[in-house]
Amino acid sequence: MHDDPCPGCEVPDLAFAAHDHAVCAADVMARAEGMALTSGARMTPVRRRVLEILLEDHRALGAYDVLQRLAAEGFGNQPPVAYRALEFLVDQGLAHRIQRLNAFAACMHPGEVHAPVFLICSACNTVAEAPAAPVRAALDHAAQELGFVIERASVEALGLCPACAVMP
Amino acid sequence: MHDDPCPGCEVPDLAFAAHDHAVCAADVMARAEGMALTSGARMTPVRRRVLEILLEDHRALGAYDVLQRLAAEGFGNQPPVAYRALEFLVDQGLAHRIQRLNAFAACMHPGEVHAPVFLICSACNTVAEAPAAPVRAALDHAAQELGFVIERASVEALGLCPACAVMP
DNA sequence: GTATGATTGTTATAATATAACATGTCAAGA
DNA sequence: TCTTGACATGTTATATTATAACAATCATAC
Repeated sequence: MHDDPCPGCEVPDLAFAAHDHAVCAADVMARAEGMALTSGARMTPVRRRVLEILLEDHRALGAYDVLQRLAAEGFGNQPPVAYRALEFLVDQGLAHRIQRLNAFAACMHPGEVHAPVFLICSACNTVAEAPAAPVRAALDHAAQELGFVIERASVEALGLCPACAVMP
Repeated sequence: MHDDPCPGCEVPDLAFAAHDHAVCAADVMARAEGMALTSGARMTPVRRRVLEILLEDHRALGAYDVLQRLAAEGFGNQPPVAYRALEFLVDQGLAHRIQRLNAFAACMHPGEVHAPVFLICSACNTVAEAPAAPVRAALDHAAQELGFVIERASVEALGLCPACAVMP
């Protein structure tokens, strides 16, 4: 998919593994800035800040959680402020919407074509983006059998991450 | 999975295919009543009526759509009336929640163990329950690689059904 | 430097969902 | 039969999530 290795690709279970998260977050951030330069999308202060907030850990945040943070930092404190920034990030492929949670998580594979599968730990709320090619292939195949053309798919699994599974 | 063939199994693309929907709906309804007898779950008038409403066609309805119908028929007209009946049906495996749509659809395979994949037509809003075993297998495999234990998964694809794909 | 479009801020409201409690129903055991 | 307890329904109120519409501001291209 890409030459430049990203944290998400080198360590598929990134969210569940011990790792230097500062590096992880900085790497994603740098990629995002790069993408913005390339595509002409404008990475404004609010948008940058929202991505930083999402990158604080491997969890999904609701729009109102993000809004609260923004408001505390002097940005606008009305819902559209958060929703618009989040929408921008999702459109740019820098964040994902987690349907099950009505929440948003930073994308760990920014700039890559990827059909994400989300693994959501119901104990610690960690959200991991798992390698999904085979899942997507199976899904495409199932759809094709019925003559259905997939535009967008969301695959989300709720369960226990390795850490929480051993000590629930 | 079961001996008694159900419409959903005989015709996997049921929702997209021309079929005698009255028979289809009646069959699901009969199964639901049977399940209720077996399990001791109480199929009360509101619950029965909600299932009937969901079975009117292969679409997902929002809780407030259902509520409006119920209210017009003399049932309570407050949100919990609809939400509770829908929750009951989901718990009994007689309906599914479609996360992407914040809506509910009747289950076309009541009483069967099945990990559903939903194909949602963005043009006509038809929702089909596709055969999903291979998708689920791929998903389980991906999760297992990361040591993640799946409790519940939702797989939803948005796109064009065969009819709408030819004439969009 | 100004026109233009994108971005942000704000007000207001829509749409979705649940908590909490009162009332009613029904069936099993005293 | 009575009563008791669990379940179901109805209602009030409110929480949570999301968007429409418009004004003000900012950045860039001309």
